[in-house]
Parts: sequence; structure tokens; C-alpha cells
Amino acid sequence: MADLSNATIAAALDELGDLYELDGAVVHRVLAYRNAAKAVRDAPRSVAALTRAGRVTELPGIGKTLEEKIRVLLETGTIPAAQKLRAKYPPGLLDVMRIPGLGPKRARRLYEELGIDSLEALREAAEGQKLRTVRGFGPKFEATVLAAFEAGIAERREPRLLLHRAVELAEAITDALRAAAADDPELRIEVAGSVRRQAESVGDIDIAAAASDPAALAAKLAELDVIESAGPAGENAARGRTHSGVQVDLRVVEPACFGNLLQHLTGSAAHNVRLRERAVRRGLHVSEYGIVDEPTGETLRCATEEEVYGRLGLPWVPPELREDRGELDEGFVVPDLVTVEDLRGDLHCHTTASDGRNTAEEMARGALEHGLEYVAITDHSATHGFGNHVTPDELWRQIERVRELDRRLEGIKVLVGTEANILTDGSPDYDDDLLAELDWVVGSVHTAFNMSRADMTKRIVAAIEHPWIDCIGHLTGRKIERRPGYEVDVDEVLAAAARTGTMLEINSAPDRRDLSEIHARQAREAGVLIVINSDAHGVSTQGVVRWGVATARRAGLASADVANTLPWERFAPLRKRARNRA
DNA sequence: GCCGTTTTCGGCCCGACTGTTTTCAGTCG
Repeated sequence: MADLSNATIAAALDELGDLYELDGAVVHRVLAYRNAAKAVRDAPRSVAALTRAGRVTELPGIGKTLEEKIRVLLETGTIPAAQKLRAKYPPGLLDVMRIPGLGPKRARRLYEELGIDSLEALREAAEGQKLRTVRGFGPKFEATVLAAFEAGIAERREPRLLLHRAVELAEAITDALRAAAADDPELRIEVAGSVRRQAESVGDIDIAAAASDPAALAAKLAELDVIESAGPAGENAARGRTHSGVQVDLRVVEPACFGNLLQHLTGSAAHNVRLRERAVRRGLHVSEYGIVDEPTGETLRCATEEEVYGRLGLPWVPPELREDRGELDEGFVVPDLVTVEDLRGDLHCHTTASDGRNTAEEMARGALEHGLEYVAITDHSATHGFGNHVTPDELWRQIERVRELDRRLEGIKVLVGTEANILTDGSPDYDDDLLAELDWVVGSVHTAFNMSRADMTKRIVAAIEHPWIDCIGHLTGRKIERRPGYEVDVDEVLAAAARTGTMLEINSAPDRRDLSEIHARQAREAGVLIVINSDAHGVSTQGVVRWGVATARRAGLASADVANTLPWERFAPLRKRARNRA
């Protein structure tokens, strides 16, 4: 049985769902495939391994039929039902469905009546005014199709925004809105949606607001400097676009139901669906306007989210956890999630000795200003290349320099370390006597990403078993929205890390956040020691740990689950080198 | 296709908008 990644299996199930949808299957069946794909994607275990063990139906939303489909996919590399449907519907039809207003039903109708099987065919039919000959389609629709092509929707998919950029924009907008309506004592404005949930990337910015005159506040969106253009989107709502092209949705209600709106707009969609299903079983109907009690027909309006969850018999759920990953299950205990303030150390940063912008002293002082008690200087190693490598001789000198700095600086412990490259055979690129002299070593993969899954796993496990590698940096090498991580058997890596006491970092760079939230949760459950590191290349980016913390919170990690929330005296003996010396 | 404070069948969140239509299906978030 081939070892397909969870992402690959999930993509296959999503595709099959799309094909069934085109084929006119009842919506709930299509939804079942989407749910299954999500369950696979979110699974904190290798789904291939689970399937081999006959345990894949333990995942929510995967029953006998889907188990069989996944099994066949693993054995043969394809799902027969999908092959059959692919033959029936041209691949271009799925592209056609990207046009706004064209869902599965209407796309299929155009295919059957006009033979439209690609974006190009759709464009020609719109230009030739053929679309209006089909029942249910008219001139206005032809115009929106042409406008979509004009806007370039066919050529490029809208890139999703990394969270740090989205937060910056969202805060600029909410600040400007608050200033514009400062005279309203009832005013409440909060960022909602995936930005509030601190997701890895976001598609648009959702803002929830309450005001004494909702329509007036909604109209103000268009007047903000950060907004290029905006217009009304229904009653008491506005949709606009920033100058950078990001869509912004603002909805305003009366203060009495601000809690309902904020809960609704924060999502996720999957969380809200689960929440509402739960509510229905209690005879309650939840929407952004309130909670309707079915027997009495009365509507409970909630000014706060706490009231919304409370009326449903639930504790308030932190936004980062609202992904339908068990947070609404009976008996779920909301963890006391780790915060930026809990961090006491940073175990990964760079200086001018390699490719950083500040000296070790500046980085140490910066760490002190961020309230840290210890910081490890971990410049790139001997084989880094780019002219930024640190030769062994230079690292010996660096040891002296940093030790001197540590003696001199008050209030912070400065450790000397390295971010050593993990060579293709799994060995680090310094000699053991040098590595042994350091206080801390991060081992990272920076080269040869295209190795087979088996070889990459062997490589990283070998590094984990090395006595002087304390921690593995950015485990998968992924760049969010740019490239997937390299293929590696995470289950096996985690088992090795737990066995050897090797720590894994959550790298906080906003385009990395690696461990991912899924892997971080998995690592915690495997008993792996986790640290949250900045990987800062200058004092100006030492604050990026907030993104690493965001990932940890989405993984459900409490302060006690993160090793560098400990004071140095308790962290130091946890290092593998300390255990090896003991 | 899944699943069970409606358990092995019959349900499966909620509301708004759009364009086309004579009352609403499909799409979207």
C-alpha cells in the first residue's frame, strides 16, 4: 500500500466530491465527501497508517464506504468512481465553476445544452450572446461572465494573504473606522473571520460591528483612506477592496446582538455548522441575529459571544480553536492556551555573523526588551552557502564572543549555538567536538528537498538521533501559499523525537509556521518537547513569535505544552546535551 | 455518505442575494 500524504488523500476526496456534485448527487452526499476530506486533512496521524491498521473509521465523517475508497486509493493510486466521472465530465468544467454565479447545477446545464466544457468555450458563448438561449440565463449573466474574464478571474486564482499582512490591514481598517465613528457611545468593532482565528492565510477580511446607526457606519467604509472602493452589500453591510486588492466585508448590527454577529462572522463555517446542529438538538436555532427558541418562538439576542455559547450550554471557545476539530464535543475542556507573554526564551535567531541584520548584542538586548530571560544565537552553519556561512574556526571565535557577551549583559542569559544544516545522510555540517562545545544546536534541512519520502525520513531521523542536535528547525520546510513541505513521515519523526528527547520547534516566521498546527498537536500527543522560536534575522522581526504562538494556540497547546515557557534553570536540563552529559 | 439526547432510518445550519421568474432555485458566505 502506497504511503500517500494526508493532503494527497484529502485532495482526492475533495475532487470526488466535486465530481459527484457535477453529477447531481444529493447535496448531503457531496457534503459527506467534503467533511471526510477535512477530517483527513486535519487528522493528527497518518491516514494511510490508520487505514492499514483498519482504524480510519475512527475519524469523524469516515464510514465503511469512504474507508473502502481510501483503501483502494492507497492500493491502486486512484479511486474507480472518480475515474468513471472524470470520463463523463471534462476537466474544464471544474474551471467553469470558478466563475461567480456558476455552481455545479448551472455549469452542468451549460455543458449539456451548449457543450460548454472550458473557460474558453464559456467566454465565446458569452460574447456570442448564446448563454441567454438557455432557460434560467439572461443578458445580465452574460455581462457578469464577461466582467469576470475582464477582471482576469480565469487566468489567476486570487492569492490568499499571509496572516501577518492581513492583520496589519485589518487593524488599519478597524482603527480608521473607530476614528470615523468615535462619537458613537454604542460603537463596537472587531475583526472576525479567519483573521480572528489566526489562520495561516486568509482570503478576505471580515469585520463585525455594532453601532447606534448601523447603516451610517456601514456607509463609512467607502470613505476610508485604506479602501480603494466600496459599496453597500445589503442592508447595514458594505463590501470593499483595499488598494492592495484585498476584499473587505463589514457588517453592522444593533449593539444588542453584537455577540451573535461576531460569533457568526468569526466562523469557521465548519464550526458554525457543528454548533448549529448541536443547537437544533436542543430546539434552538442559531443565526447572526440571535438564538430562536423553537417551543416559545422567542429570540434571544446576545451582546457578547459568552452569552451565545452559554445559552447553548457551552463554554466560550477561543477563536483559534473554532475549526470543528472536537472543540464542541461533549466533555471538551477548553485549554488555557499559551500566550506570547508566557514565553521566556528564544532558541533560534541570526546575527551579522551569517545572514542577520543585527549583532548578537543587539539581538540579545532586543530579546530582553521582549521580556525574555534567555536567547540562543544560532547562525547558519558551515555549508550554508550564499556567502553567509560560518566556518568552524569562525564558530570557535563566536563561542568566545557570545560567552563574553553573556558575562557582560545583565538580565538575560545568552546562549551560543548554531542552526546546523542537516546533510543528506542526516549528519550535521560541524564536527562533534565543536557541536559539543555549544549550548544549543538546531538542526535544519536547507538542501535537497526532493528526496523520496523514505530517504527524507531516514535523513531527519538520523539527525534526531545525533547526540548534539537538541532541536529540529522548521520540520517540513513548507512556505505557506508558496510551496508544500518536503515529503516526510511525520509519525516516524515524532516517535524518534519523543524517544530521544529531541525538541521540535514551531518556527514563527509568518510564511513558515512550521510545525503546522496539525503537526504541533500531533507532536504534543506523541510526547515531544515543543519550543516556539522566532528565527528572527534582526531585532525588527523578533516579535514574529506571535505567529508561532498563534499556531500553538490553534494546535490547542497550553503554556505547559511549550518548553521555552520554562525558566532557564528548568529548561536547561531538558536539552538533549544536558541529558547526554548526565 | 454519515450518524444517533429523533439510534439502523430519515434526517443532515442559516440567511441573504441574484437574476430570472411569475414564485424560486441556485449560489454564496
